[in-house]
Amino acid sequence: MTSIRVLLADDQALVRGALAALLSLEPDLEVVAEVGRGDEVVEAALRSVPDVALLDVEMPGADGIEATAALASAVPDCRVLVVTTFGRPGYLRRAMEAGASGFVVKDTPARQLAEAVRRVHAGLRVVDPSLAAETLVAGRSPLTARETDVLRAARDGGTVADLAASVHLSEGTVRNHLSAAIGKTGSRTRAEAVRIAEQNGWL
Amino acid sequence: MTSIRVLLADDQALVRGALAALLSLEPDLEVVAEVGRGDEVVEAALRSVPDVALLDVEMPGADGIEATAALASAVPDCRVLVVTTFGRPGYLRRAMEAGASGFVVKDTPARQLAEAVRRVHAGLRVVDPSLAAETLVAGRSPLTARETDVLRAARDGGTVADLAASVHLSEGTVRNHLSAAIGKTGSRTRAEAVRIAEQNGWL
DNA sequence: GATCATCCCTGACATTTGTCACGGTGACCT
DNA sequence: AGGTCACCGTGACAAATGTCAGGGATGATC
Repeated sequence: MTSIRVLLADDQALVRGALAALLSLEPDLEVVAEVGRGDEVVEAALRSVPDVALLDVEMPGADGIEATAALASAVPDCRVLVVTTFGRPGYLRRAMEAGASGFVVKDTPARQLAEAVRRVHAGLRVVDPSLAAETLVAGRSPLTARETDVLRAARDGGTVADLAASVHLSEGTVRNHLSAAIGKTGSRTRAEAVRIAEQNGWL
Repeated sequence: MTSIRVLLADDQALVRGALAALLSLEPDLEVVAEVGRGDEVVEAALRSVPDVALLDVEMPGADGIEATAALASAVPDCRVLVVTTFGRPGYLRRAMEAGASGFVVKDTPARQLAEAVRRVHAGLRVVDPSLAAETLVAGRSPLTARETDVLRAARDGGTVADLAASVHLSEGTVRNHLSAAIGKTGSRTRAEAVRIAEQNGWL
């Protein structure tokens, strides 16, 4: 029996190498490529032809979701298993919509990772059950495109004038969008709205 | 020659297990304990008598800095190597002041981790050179104790009234501390001050 | 004992922020 | 064609925020 070829993508070199060591302990798994940026995933996949890609969500270049979408269209035979630090509902939803076969949080026991890779390779879906439930109740983002833009720009904590400049809108409009976002997130402050939206993976 | 006994502390089970796998590849290293919380470190160290403790900074219960201090007084023979996702100047400074022998960022190549453990065990200090330089220019936190408290409480984005309640201060005092923090961080907004202070590891 | 820094508080002020009501545009669907 | 929805803007208002100038209290340092 031929072994399962795995591509590893994580921006933290130490974690990446450690995961490689972990998976290499399994006789039926073989790590054939490692990258540290989201925009290097497709290129590496074309070169090494992996069966399964293990993608982190937080990465420079392109995040794991974008990489998933790119990979699904460029190398459709390669299944995607997304691994992430943060179990945010929006991440799970967007990852699955982008074509991922599995979604694993970094809290899960190390023993289960290899098994998750095998399941994904076998065509099954692997999803953390509690996170799946959370995703269902959280629903998809209630924010409109512009509200998301404005809230994203508000993450680094500038004034309304700063936001207006960076999004090319009037100050009044920016405040309207912020007000709407505050209402939809059930918060009382711009900063709180940012925090909630971020926790849900809406940004 | 007897092998180096290593204790592993990281809240993410997957990363913890992966690091264990990575270190276990080295014939002269032996992982003798794994914990997922900062407040379990000392207990585990007393039981397993490690030579080197690998501590993550971000952990529930007690963070890696607090765990370092506790370990240094409870098990002084055990050297501490701090590993962290974020290379924040304040983290490095506080870790060293708490008695750590080394400080490694998770960006470093996996190959170097085992070598870092060996160096620390040999009594040497291991510090990322670029981060060390950054720490020198950043200096220690300019914030007073109360300013730090208030700014920490402001992280989740509540109103001044919320902060005043959570820190047991008058609203006016809270605003004064925030104003001082804004001035010292060279920012224009409370949220921006929080962001800057957080990036420098001052919270 | 004087000096200094920090702390806590007050009160007042200008600015910013969040809210609301409103009008107008374009896209999409029925 | 009409209805709905997101979008952009205006103007105006109350509330929250950031700033400043004070005063009193504490503890460390010289």
